[in-house]
Amino acid sequence: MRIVKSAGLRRQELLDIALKLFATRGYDETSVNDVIEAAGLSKGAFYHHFSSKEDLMKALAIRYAEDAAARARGVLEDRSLDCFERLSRFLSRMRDTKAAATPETYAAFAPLFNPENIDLYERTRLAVNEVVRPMLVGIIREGVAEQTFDTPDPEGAADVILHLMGVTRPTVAELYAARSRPEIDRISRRLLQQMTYIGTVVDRILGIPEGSIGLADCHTIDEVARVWHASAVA
Amino acid sequence: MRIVKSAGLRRQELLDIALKLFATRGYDETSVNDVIEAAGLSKGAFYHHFSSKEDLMKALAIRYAEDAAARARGVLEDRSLDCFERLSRFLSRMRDTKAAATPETYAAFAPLFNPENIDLYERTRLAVNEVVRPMLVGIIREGVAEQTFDTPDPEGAADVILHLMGVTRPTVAELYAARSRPEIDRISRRLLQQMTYIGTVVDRILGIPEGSIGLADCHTIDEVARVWHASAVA
DNA sequence: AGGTGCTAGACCGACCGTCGGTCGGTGAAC
DNA sequence: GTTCACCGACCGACGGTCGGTCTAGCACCT
Repeated sequence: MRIVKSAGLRRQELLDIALKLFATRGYDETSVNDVIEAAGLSKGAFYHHFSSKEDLMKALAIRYAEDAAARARGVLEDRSLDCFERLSRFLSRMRDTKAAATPETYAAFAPLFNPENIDLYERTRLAVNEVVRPMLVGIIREGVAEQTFDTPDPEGAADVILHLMGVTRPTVAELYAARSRPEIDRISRRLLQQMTYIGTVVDRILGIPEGSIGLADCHTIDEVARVWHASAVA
Repeated sequence: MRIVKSAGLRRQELLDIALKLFATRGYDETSVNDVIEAAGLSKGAFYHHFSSKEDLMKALAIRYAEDAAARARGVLEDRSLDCFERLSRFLSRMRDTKAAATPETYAAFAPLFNPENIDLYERTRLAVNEVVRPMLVGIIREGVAEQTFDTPDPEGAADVILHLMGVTRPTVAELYAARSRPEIDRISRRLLQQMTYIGTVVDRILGIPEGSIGLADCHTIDEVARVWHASAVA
């Protein structure tokens, strides 16, 4: 039985399937045969749409990155907000956890936090940063100019801040791996604490009053814990 | 022709060879056959010493980590120094660049900065942090107690500082890839700037006067550039 | 409007070389 | 003579290739 679909549609299908498989088994442990079996497609069809297995991963990373960049863009270019407000909103959109605060995105972002997929994570991070770094540098420069921020090296500050977003990764990974209710609660509390602290680090990096940047709030974390618990049970 | 050596010696030989191959081609692109060919050994001999290819990489990561942990330990446990001095020396020993400031270690650490070996890098980082984090937390706690440092979350600060060590990785990787004299000079200058800035970030994180922590000095960087240039030519 | 011929490209699956890994056996050293 | 470093033929699975097939849709003719 042969089902023909448009190239774009089939590509997305294959990406969705790869997403799920990479989330559970990881990139290395997922064979091309696994993917095409799940898709009900032939080897030839797969290599008609992707030039290699690695090309499949790259495409996934690009899809992630475009999503993340889109989330960031709107806020960063809103000239009606002062640079402090823009930075604050920007950071709350960028953080990894936010992405997985709804059931749909929970499943979609899982592979990024599977420790076996550092490669995919790193590729995504690089692609995101390429788009987002110039915007962030712009905000910080503006903030320094209008004396809201105080830092000797806006570009360095941007690099460090973007890098800091990765501090919580191991904790988020633990959260994905957690299965029982108390475990999820414990880890999500630790995550909240980490994110709070990272907020104050950003405050100090930019020389603004402590407590200005709120990366986390109890409500969001509880929401995340709730969604993830639901997913864990299912 | 059959050459018999002690297990320990042969293991180290295989690790050294893997080091070189991973540095140039990366883990995935290096086959077990490549390793045993370079070692002049059989497949069976390899699997007599390592249970899998991944086991080989783990062993490499552990060797790296033990080296790094040993470098850190002496300083951190020296009770004759105040916690500020200990932190300062600790950071200067931990940083990636320092490791490669001599010709021998240059070659030994190269694979860690090959972008294709993030997996190896990450494993090493985790292993190092497991040993080093408690020490760093101890110093920071002490510093807070004697009011040298000011931070609301010593553990969080330790995590962030350890994580910050990775900011320079892409630049170091570029440096390894560079081949011409002017290119090496340009990149090493950028590296110096990055490291200087990271020093001031640590200052702010710990609430100490700006300029207290010197991660980089011109002399070291010049030395690194010199060594690396010599290696690049060879 | 309804056939007809043709082409682009989505899809097929047998096949290939290489890989990581196994295993029964060999020989050197103590 | 026991131990253990070492050998190398062998295995199944993998990523990737290739010649070929099928079909949707378009141009063209009646």
